Amino acid sequence: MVKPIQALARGLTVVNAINNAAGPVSLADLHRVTGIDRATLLRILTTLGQEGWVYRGMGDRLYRLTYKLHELGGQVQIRDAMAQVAAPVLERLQQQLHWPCDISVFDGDSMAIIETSRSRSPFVLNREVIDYRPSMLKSAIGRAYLAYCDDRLRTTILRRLSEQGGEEGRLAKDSVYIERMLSEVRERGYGVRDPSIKSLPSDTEEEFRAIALPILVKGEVQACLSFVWMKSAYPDPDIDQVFYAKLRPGAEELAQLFEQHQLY
Amino acid sequence: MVKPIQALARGLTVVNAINNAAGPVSLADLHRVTGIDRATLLRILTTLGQEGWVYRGMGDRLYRLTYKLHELGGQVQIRDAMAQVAAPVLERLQQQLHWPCDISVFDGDSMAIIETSRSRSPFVLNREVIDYRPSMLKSAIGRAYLAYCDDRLRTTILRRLSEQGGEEGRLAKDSVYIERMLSEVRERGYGVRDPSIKSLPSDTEEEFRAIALPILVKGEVQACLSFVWMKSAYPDPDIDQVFYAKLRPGAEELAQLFEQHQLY
DNA sequence: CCGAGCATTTCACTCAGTGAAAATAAAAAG
DNA sequence: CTTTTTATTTTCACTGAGTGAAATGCTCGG
Repeated sequence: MVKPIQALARGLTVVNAINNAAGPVSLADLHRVTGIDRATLLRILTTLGQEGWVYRGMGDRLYRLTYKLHELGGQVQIRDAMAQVAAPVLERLQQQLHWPCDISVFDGDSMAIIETSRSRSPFVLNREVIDYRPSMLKSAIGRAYLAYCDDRLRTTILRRLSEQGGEEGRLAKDSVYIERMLSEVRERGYGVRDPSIKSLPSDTEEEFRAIALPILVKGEVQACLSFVWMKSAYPDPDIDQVFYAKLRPGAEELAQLFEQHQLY
Repeated sequence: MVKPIQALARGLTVVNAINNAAGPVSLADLHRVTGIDRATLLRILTTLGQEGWVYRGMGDRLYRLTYKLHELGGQVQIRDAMAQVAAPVLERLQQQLHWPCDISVFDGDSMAIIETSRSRSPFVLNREVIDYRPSMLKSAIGRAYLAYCDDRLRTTILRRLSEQGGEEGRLAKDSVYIERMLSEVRERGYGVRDPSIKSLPSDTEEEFRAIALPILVKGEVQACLSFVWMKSAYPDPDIDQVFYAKLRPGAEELAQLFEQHQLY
């Protein structure tokens, strides 16, 4: 196990303390709050100052966080934040269900998988899942997204798909196919992968099934929670119902978390 | 002199490195960029992880900054940021002119002094200047702000002032007085303190004079740069012209800095 | 002028941070 | 599938860096 660095941890504690305080703080304030010796505090603050993290007002000589932190936080992508918030939930679901789950968002013209519990799964399927873009019309996540997204957005997506050739383009124009597929998803509450495709490049030997649930924040799909398993492991043809029942609370929890953190 | 803490500085360097990188980074990436030993890096990353500063994607096992930094940066006030950015300029002006300067912003109904070089001045006037609210109509900074602010805002401010009693209320209703005062400020390019008032509580023994320049970012006053001196030290009655000439580049530099950092 | 509270400096001790190297794990090549 | 290469993690011994007690210096209020 890796032993953490106390000196660093203390420094971060001080940054937090300054941040949590109502306003600018004095050294004595920080001493009271953190319990760290004044001499040590002074050295920590000097270091933070040199690195441009805290700043000392000339007038009152009190410590404040610098504008640098604005710039730091600004770089963090909403997508990263979603992945971070979702990770513990994914892990829990994975432990319950023994198969990996993914979180994906719509990005431009297709779904992007932003986080997965696959690396912790005893069944390693594919390590490069992240950023793999599955079919919008046949994958479970694509279907789930389309079924719950805004009408205007769906129209736009389908138009773009139909402009590009191939089977994807052909299906996008087939309004009967689309409508039936969408209403099936809405009726069930989750998207199911078209059995004819193998959503991941590695799905060569075994047959996999997948379902995906929309994560609805304030009535809008912000992401999809998907789940994959090996068909041969379960004889029951209605096994997806069982998985759905267990995944649904997870999807709702994720929706709440996203709402809390304003990730939409 | 205080010896900075290396262990902390390195940790902060790592945070910067992760932030500056294009995307998520591996341990090896960080080793290349920072030159810190892999073992040490691992411990730093573990510490940062425990404190909730960096996060490791489950899928790709790469390091990213957490959403926490968003929250940290969010707390930093624009006002603090202005004070920080302005401080070095104030200090330089102070060294050139040997009298203190202040930066103030309009806040609600009056001007708030947010930073001052007074503590470094050989002439200590008053240590509690910060947050002292001088008269809007007679102080140099109040006048400078009124003269350059948006017409609608000026009307609102004057209306509010006239609603409150006292001399301030009486003057606010005196449109002849107001108009003459404002056009004088605009003609000169700076506000001058009404000699009848003592803008700071401590101005009891000596007579002080003060001038204030608007800091115009994209045509709008975002703050005022003010300058105070003891009248008795300079026999020349036109000394304010001299000071103005030296302060003006400072005000323009501040305007540029504020624009760069988007502090408006 | 003195005393209380706060900031800063000094200093000795020891333990925590460090980097070389080895072991393990994961990819890539053959 | 096996070998080679590359990346990650663990181990460990050394010492210099971080630590807190105490002393000093500074600022303000009475």
